[in-house]
This record gives sequence, C-alpha cells and structure tokens, in this order.
Amino acid sequence: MREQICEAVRAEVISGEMTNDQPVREQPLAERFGVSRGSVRDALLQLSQEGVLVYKPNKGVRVSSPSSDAEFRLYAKLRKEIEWHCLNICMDQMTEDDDRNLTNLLATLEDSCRRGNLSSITEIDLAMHRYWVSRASKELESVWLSITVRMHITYTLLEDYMQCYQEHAAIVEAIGRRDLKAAKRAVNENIRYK
Amino acid sequence: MREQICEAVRAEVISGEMTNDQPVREQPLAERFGVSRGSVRDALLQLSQEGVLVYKPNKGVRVSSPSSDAEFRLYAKLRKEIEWHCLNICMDQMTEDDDRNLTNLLATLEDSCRRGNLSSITEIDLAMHRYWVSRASKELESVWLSITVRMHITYTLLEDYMQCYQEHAAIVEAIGRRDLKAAKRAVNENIRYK
DNA sequence: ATTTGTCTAATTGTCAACAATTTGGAGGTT
DNA sequence: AACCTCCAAATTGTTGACAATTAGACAAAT
Repeated sequence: MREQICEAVRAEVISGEMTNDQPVREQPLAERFGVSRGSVRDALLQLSQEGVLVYKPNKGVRVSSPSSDAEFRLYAKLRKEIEWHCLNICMDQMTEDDDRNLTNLLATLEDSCRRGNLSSITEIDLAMHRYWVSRASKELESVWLSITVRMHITYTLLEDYMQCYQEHAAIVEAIGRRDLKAAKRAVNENIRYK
Repeated sequence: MREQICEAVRAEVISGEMTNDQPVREQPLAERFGVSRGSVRDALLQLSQEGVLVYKPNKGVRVSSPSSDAEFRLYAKLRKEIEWHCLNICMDQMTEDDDRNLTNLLATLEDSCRRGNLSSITEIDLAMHRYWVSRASKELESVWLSITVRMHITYTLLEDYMQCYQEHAAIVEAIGRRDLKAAKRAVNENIRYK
C-alpha cells in the first residue's frame, strides 16, 4: 500500500505535475487513495528521505526544488558510476526476456517522443535506466533512485525528444549485443552534465 | 522525536551493537523510548530507506548485511566523490568555529583510539566526515549518509586505531590551512577501497 | 501605516485499539 | 522419525480520535 502511494506521488512529482515548492497535504491524498492519513504519512516520509519531497517538522512536506548546477553535475557523475557498475554486473546474466522488456520500453518511449508527451518521456526514460540498475542490485537501485530524483530531469525542447529516443535505442542495441564497452559509452552519451 | 529514535538506532547498528540480520522489533523500542509504536515505525521506515535496516512487508525490519566487495568499492568511490565536492564547496566558508569543532572531534577520536573503544571510533570517524558534508549541503548529507552506512565500516585491528587517528589529523590539519588539494589527498588516503 | 497580540481554522504529531499476517509448536497420521 | 494440519501467540498493518503546532485573519495599540 505504502509502495503504491509512493510510486504514484513520485511519478507525479517527477513528471512535473506538481510545481516546485508546492506543499503536499496528507488529508487530500488519504481521501484520494481511500486510506487513512497514517499510510499516506509513511509514504510521504519515505519520499522525503528519497529526495522527492522535503520534510519540515510540523510543516509537512513540499515538492523539492532543483539543485545548483554544481550539484547537478555531481549527481550526474554519481549516477553514471552506478549505472556503469550495474552494467558490469548484469550484462552477463541478461536473457532474451530482458531484451524483450527493454525493446518494449523502447517502443513505448518512441511513441511518447513522437506524441511529445513530456511526463511520459521522463517516466519511461527513468524506467529504462532503472531496469539495468534493478537487475544488478536492489540495494543499489535505492541509492540510484535517490540520486536520480534529485536531478530534476525535465525535457522541454522538442528537438530533444527524438535525440532522447535515439540515445536509448543505442543503449538497448548495445545491451542486445552484450557489448559492455558500447553500452557504457551509450549511457555516457545519454547522461549529460547539463 | 522520530529523528532522535533514528539517531539512536542508527548509532547502535553502525557501531555494531546489533548483529547482522537481527530483526528489530517495534514494541520493545517503543517501550524503551517511552513513545507509541507509530513513532518508532516512522523511524524504522526512514532507516530502511536510508539503508541501515532492511524492510520486508509483514515481517518488519532487520539489520542490513554487508555488501559484496564490488559494491563496497563502488560505495567508497561515490563517497569520495561527494566528500571532494563538499570540500570544494565549503573550504572557502570555513571559520575559526569550524576549526575548533573539528579539533574537538579529533581530540575525542584520539581518546577513543587510545582506549580502543570500537563503537566510539566508528561513530566519531563518521561524525567528522559528516561535518564537512553537512557544512556544504544538507541535501548531499542525506545522500552521503545513505551511501556511507551501506559500507558497514568496522574497525577490528588494534594497529588500525592510531592510523585512523593520524589520517583524520591530517585532514583536519589541511582544512585548518585551507589547503584544498592537501585536504582532498588526505580524504583520499582515508577512504580506502578495503 | 506598521506593528503587535489574539483568536480560529487548518495541519501535523501522537496514541491506543483493532485487523491482518506470520511464526512456532502441539498433536495426530503415516 | 518425518510430515502434515490446525491453533495460539507474536508481530506488523491500518484506522480513527485527540493533542500540539502552525498559518492567516482581524482588531488594538503605537
């Protein structure tokens, strides 16, 4: 239950449906999900530990604001290190199932890019990266997520869309060939320092 | 309140007073701190998001187990990147107050090393690193902490104690001289890849 | 006009009770 | 002895109620 609330709220924040610094109230969320405030509270506290929300005692949580450029670059670097490590770990154990899953995600991404659906693009982008991280280590997935959400990734330029798709296509293709070096290179291209 | 419970439990886990994989029950903790289970629950959930504890639905939380060597090395690398970044940020704004605080921490560390107090050494070691991270950015502090606790740092060899002290003395001395390069080098020496 | 104090509504923090789930063992069967 | 079945105790999950805190509006004083 808590996990469902987390996923829902996280997706809304990341996709930009909630503006920065906006307070997130417990009661409305509880009514919306049809549960008590306690459960919502658990979820909000987890999300604030994760970095999606910012918690202040007796004042509740609000949507977190973007970091400075310097911190963004640091986060990008850390994120890349983690993803490289995870590719190292999981490349060998990738199966045809994984290839299919990634190809499906890629197809969904292409669709969202063509339709210019901003929130969907961000969501699937992260879902793809999360795939190989999660495949390598559940523990690292948690660290990776808390770093990635703090980057406040947003797509705004139309011309970025297809480039985003192409970069991810290159990653999936390299993974399909089990080519570690190429995959790392492709990931490196995709995670830019702004 | 939740923060107090977090600090207390975290300190006990990190210092090794609770053995690995040991379950952490809500009721006993609630009685010990004289609060209700709800507050303890909040704290335990936060600690599991942080990586100190591992949560399983309907089974509660247990003390997390050490990671693999490969993950340890990755964590060490990430941790070093973060601390370097923080030194970059906060070196300029360090005051005499900071120097005093660090010197005091160092004196406490020396004392613990001489007396061979394992849990105290670990605690103060982390408190010192946390100092410059926290000084640079509250947000990064949270990321840094979740990475650092997953390293399961433990001092076991007697001969390590004084080396630990000396390494931290070198860091504090470099910071006192506002020598960024030397401080980074000293931190690099201290955060070893096992 | 600005500040200060006070009241009220909204919100978060805490609690105790109850429901749901898991765990461990007694007792019986093969 | 090994293996199931079922029951009871322990533990976690959820809820609603109440206490404590905060924010905003409004009036009084400077």
